[in-house]
Amino acid sequence: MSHGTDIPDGLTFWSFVDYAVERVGRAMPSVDLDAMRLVLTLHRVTSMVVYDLESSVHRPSGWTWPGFRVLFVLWLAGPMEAKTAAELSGMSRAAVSSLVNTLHRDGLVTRERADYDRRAVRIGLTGAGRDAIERGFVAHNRRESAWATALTGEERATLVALLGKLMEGSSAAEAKRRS
Amino acid sequence: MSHGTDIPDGLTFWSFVDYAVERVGRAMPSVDLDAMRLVLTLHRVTSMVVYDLESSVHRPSGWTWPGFRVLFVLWLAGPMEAKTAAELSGMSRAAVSSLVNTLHRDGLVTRERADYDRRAVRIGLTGAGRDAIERGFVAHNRRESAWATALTGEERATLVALLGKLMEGSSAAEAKRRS
DNA sequence: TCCGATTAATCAAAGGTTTGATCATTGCTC
DNA sequence: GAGCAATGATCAAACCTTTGATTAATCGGA
Repeated sequence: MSHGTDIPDGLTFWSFVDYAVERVGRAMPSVDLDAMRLVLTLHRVTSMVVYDLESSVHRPSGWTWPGFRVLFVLWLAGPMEAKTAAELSGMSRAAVSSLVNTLHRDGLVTRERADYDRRAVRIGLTGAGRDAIERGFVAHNRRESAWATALTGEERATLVALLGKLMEGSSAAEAKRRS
Repeated sequence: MSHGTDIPDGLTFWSFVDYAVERVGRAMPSVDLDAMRLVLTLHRVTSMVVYDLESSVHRPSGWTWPGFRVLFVLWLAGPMEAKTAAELSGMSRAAVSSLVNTLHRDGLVTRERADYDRRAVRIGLTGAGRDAIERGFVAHNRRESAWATALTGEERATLVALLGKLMEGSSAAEAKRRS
């Protein structure tokens, strides 16, 4: 690392968080360093967990992480309008529309116009889709459980509660949702 | 909601978490419900925070969230090889390569072959890029600070510590990284 | 010094996401 | 009943991400 890069030795994806907070703290006095560390940490940890789940469970199962999210919602809440799937999975209608193209092509979901409203498209799992998501969810849960063992039961509950508190704040209320 | 959708009344993106845990808990006895709730919560909160930051700050600034992440790394750690930017921002080399196409086109980053290793591409901020990221970061921090006010100082520290503990577990050690 | 293994960036193909637009349908007011 | 506003799904364009492949360059052991 001596020639060319000028990056502090040993700086990695994870250690960059401390480095970033320290660098900004030195250069900009009015920055909220706690908030900065919180968002950097939150995003980086989540990103890592999701990449792990997607690469070790979901892609081998034949779908992507976003695909899993839609299948999961349909599995638990049953056939529904596409706009509802979008809401429950936290995606836009356009994203669901595109995703369902793939899932439908792969025989995992059904898609049809509603008879009570000609605008609405209803989607649901096929038999194959249900079988696949059940197996996929078991593998997914096994892996997420492995992640969760890094924390005690009480720590898990605390973490969930704190994240929930973030969702109860005014910023969450102001945050726009996808259309 | 009476015709056709059969979804429990009032189910939303956020309330779906409790619903999902309850549904799976009833149907599959061997599932780790705590882990399930943890990952669902983690991903949904993070997703919401990031979408808010991207739509309210970053896109109006002329770049995307991933673009911001690369600009941020270059800003704090200076010019570097593309592979280093990939590591520090948690992306693959291919993703950085593609992203830098856009940022370079927009005059925010420089890109050149290293003279000490003909394989390596070095990237750095342009003057315009540095000006832009400084303003962008201020707006970003203001917004992330707004999010963080939902928690007390101690809660923030606890949250960061617990997330950090997730990163110290064996699953994180086993998790593959992007190439 | 030579050569096979490794490395770095980019490519291609496939998939996913966003925004605003579009088109058809529905809802609601007058 | 008519007409405008709102709604839902999809489209188009732009951007981003992944994987494996490719090409060129570098490394390291014999």
